[in-house]
Amino acid sequence: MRIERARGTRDFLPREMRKRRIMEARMREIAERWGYEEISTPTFELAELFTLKSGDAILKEMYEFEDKGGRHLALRPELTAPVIRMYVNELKMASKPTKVYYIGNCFRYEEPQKARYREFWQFGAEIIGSDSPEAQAEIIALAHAILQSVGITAEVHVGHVGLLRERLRAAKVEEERINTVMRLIDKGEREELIHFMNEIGVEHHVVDELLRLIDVQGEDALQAAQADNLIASASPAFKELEMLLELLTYYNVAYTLNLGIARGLDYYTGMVFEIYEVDGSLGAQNQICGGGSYRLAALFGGDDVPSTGFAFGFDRLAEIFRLDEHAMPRGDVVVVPVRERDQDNREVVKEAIQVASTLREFVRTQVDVMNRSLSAQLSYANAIRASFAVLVGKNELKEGKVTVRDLTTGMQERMSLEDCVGRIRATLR
RNA sequence: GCCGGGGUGUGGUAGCGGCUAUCCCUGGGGACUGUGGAUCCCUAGACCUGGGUUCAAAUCCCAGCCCCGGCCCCA
Repeated sequence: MRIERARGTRDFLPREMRKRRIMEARMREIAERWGYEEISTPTFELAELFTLKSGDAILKEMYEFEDKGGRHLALRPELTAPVIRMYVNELKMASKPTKVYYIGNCFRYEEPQKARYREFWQFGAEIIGSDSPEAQAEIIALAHAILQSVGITAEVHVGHVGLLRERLRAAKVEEERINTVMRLIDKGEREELIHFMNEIGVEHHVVDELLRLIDVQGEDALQAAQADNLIASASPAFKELEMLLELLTYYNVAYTLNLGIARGLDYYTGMVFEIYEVDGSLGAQNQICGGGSYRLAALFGGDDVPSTGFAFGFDRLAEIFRLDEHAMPRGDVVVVPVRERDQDNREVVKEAIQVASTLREFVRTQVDVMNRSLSAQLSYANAIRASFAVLVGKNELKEGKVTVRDLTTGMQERMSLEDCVGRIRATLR
């Protein structure tokens, strides 16, 4: 009976895995160079960690279960909450800012479709301890640099929920209702938004201003909006955003100001940003990164530390990323024991294993495990695009040498093992 | 949860009521008892699952599962 893969999960074949590892290495490298350190949290957590943050409604989209001890657990649907939980539990005393990055698999019970799976990977980074414009700019710039490292061009959209919340507060809208408004903005439900605000008695000119505010987009839009009296110049959120945008130019990050980004979650407090893939290869799922400034730690019993961070949808990046396989050099060496038919080949096999061990100290090396003929072994070496075949047979044993065959040129030569090592080293360098 | 399009060897496919299910690629072996890529031969390997219609189903019908895409959602 054939067992199918669970719905929404994927197998990664060697080729795909190689690609993902290369991407991962490049992304890690950038994060490390920016002074971020890797952390890792458990694959499952107490379900409460996630419901606390986003309400019971998310239970239906989580893989949740009870363990044998009666604990209510869930496979993590995202990584920000666990990271902040870890900070509150173990890292409180670390010097600020605490800069971390992570990559891990997450699980959501949703309908699979293009670039959307039930098990997926996120790569993220957080600055815990700051939500200053400097921290915000750094986080956006880091995300930008990471994208560059994997050769992906995308659009960075920067918004600021503080600005919108401020405007609503000034109009005496209750906090709870502000959250609802933010969610509607995030969804882009313009009609409903207007309807809702009218219903709760928001004055018409405020509704109008807010609508114009969320339409603010583009380079000089912030100044224009201010000149238009949509934003009070004394507004702290405005000052913060202005500063952030200036810092982004120092980082040479091209961005689009988009105050319509609201990131429906209640805990975002200031800057929010999203990055979209632009050439449409991801279909409906073109958002590849999201982040912003938030306050979560207090929710998990820690101090009210401000944080700024982002998370990439790693699989979506992998979908876009094209690895040039031809640019990858041949590399392997295949050691070929030349067995004689109907004879004791132990000495030959022994020598082949020892030669392989020597070569493995510096190059990827394989030895036949199929008891194949010389011809079949060379055929295999060719199939895996190996660079060299090192032949070991009774003739070589007699002379204390090996035969090195360059599979690219077809030239071969008998030489000592030391010379063989030297030759392969020189060629593969 | 909803809507549409699909599931034939490892991958890609042909067949769309009737012969032993086609071809390419792939895996293993051989022609070639110490030399790869070419050629040829042998061999392995498939009609998603279950029901129905029919003398006869890969083919038509229904349901489920899975895949692809979209809606919703995306904490």
